[in-house]
Amino acid sequence: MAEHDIPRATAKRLPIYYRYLKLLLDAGTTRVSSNELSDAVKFDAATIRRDFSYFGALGKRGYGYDVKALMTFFGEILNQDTLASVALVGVGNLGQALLNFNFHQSSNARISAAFDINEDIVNTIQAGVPVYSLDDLEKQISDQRIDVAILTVPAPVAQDLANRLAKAGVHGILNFTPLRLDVPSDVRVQNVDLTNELQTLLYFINNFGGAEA
Amino acid sequence: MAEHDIPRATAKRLPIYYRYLKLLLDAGTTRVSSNELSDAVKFDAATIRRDFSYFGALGKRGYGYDVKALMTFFGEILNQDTLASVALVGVGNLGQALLNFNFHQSSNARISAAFDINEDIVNTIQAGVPVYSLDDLEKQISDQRIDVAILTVPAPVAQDLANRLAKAGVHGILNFTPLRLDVPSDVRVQNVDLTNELQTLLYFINNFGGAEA
DNA sequence: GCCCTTATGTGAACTAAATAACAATTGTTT
DNA sequence: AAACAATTGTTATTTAGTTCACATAAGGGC
Ligand SMILES: NC(=O)c1ccc[n+]([C@@H]2O[C@H](COP(=O)([O-])OP(=O)(O)OC[C@H]3O[C@@H](n4cnc5c(N)ncnc54)[C@H](O)[C@@H]3O)[C@@H](O)[C@H]2O)c1
Ligand SMILES: NC(=O)c1ccc[n+]([C@@H]2O[C@H](COP(=O)([O-])OP(=O)(O)OC[C@H]3O[C@@H](n4cnc5c(N)ncnc54)[C@H](O)[C@@H]3O)[C@@H](O)[C@H]2O)c1
Repeated sequence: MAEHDIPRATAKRLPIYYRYLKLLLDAGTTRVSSNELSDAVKFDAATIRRDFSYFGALGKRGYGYDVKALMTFFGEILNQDTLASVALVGVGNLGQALLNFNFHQSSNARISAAFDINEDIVNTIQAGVPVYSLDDLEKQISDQRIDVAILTVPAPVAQDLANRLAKAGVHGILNFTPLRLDVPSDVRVQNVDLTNELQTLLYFINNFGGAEA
Repeated sequence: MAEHDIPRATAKRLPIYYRYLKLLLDAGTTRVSSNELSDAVKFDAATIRRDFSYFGALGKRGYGYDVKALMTFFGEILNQDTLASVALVGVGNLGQALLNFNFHQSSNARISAAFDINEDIVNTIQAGVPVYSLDDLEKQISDQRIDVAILTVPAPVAQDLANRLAKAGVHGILNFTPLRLDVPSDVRVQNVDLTNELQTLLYFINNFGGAEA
């Protein structure tokens, strides 16, 4: 695995490249230039070329990139061949929306187990996914070899659940709660703070206006 | 308005500071140090002190910061006194979840109008918010002086709607679609790409593991 | 086969942000 | 009131990421 020393910022753009390449391929396009990509994904063309260059010389000078080859290449890097099982903890407003949206269609992940304390939904199937009692958390995570969890519970219980998830062997948490979680160093947290996104947008608009964030 | 030249990265942290200060105040805490803040919000203490310093000398050496004063100060910067009206375009899975979650409780914004093409919900009230026909988009945005929209529609119609929103006078779009929108330079787009967040998390876990993103 | 156009890959320059380190200043204790 | 402990505000340093600019190489036309 030679993909150490890839900048974090580059890694975050990989899925976006991949998604757009898939789109191009579906449309029958066979070649693409960094400038065309730039128009679509809105990163500077030089940034795109540099990103690609971390993985070697993937293009041809004067020609561009072969869509199919590039897509296949990134597909491997992003593990598109293996399907990751994900747990959803907290089947409320947001949890339901994520369940209904099938990540599977558009990515290499699917939510395979959900957890809640609400007796009305425990032991039901929601959007094709079984909702388990919280008591089964550790067992299901272990049995299903789940190593990523989506956390959509009320803030006051978020840290407790993060602790349990970490102990149960999860390696990543997509955290939708406003709380900044404490986790062991072998667990990666990705925060998605929707209220913050909206407030930041409002701040920029009120104080300046215009341009991308 | 002296708040030009505030780094983008700092601006994105302001709502997080504000939220935590409110929490402290509610708990009756009167003073706080950059180190205590650091524990809670998980940014380096030096980063926090630097962030604050852009706004002047807000603390006292050897003492820390006065919670109440600091909160009031940031409250003004974040326009907490005025309530921003926001439009929601696309009342599907995600749109419903955002409607049900009342931003108003936790921020200075509230969704005051929703739009969809689905006849089953047009002209109904969802979670206290009227759902209008798309035909009324321009009129409502103008009448209600809405300048931010949340976009939760299918990707294929996203650019069209962004065009209409921009023309109708909106200055900010919180974009949940995977599409990177083209907008006039006086419109700010904040992308929230949930599939990308999950895929990036998976990439990091598969290739390395551990630590915060 | 030669010339011309095109677009890559990358060294160098630039910009932004995070962190370290510490002198300056305040509150507190004795 | 002097000594001490704590914690800021900021200067300097380091790290990360973006963009420029161009020599280099490929393809396509003639
Ligand atoms: N919905 C949004 O648009 C939105 C926006 C910003 C932030 N958030 C954050 O996302 C989180 C979820 O929001 P929501 O609107 O879906 O909340 P919600 O109240 O609708 O859902 C929370 C769910 O968690 C379950 N739950 C409660 N305690 C639990 C426990 N100990 N273990 C397992 N499940 C438990 C509840 O039964 C409920 O189903 C919150 O932290 C919220 O602050 C949501
Ligand atoms: N739900 C998720 O968890 C999730 C995750 C990642 C990305 N997204 C993205 O968010 C967007 C919305 O997702 P969703 O799951 O809520 O989809 P959805 O299909 O449930 O909802 C889309 C809504 O938009 C409405 N709509 C369709 N065309 C419209 C038009 N021209 N004008 C106004 N409204 C229109 C539909 O009637 C529907 O109510 C999509 O772009 C999706 O890719 C969603």
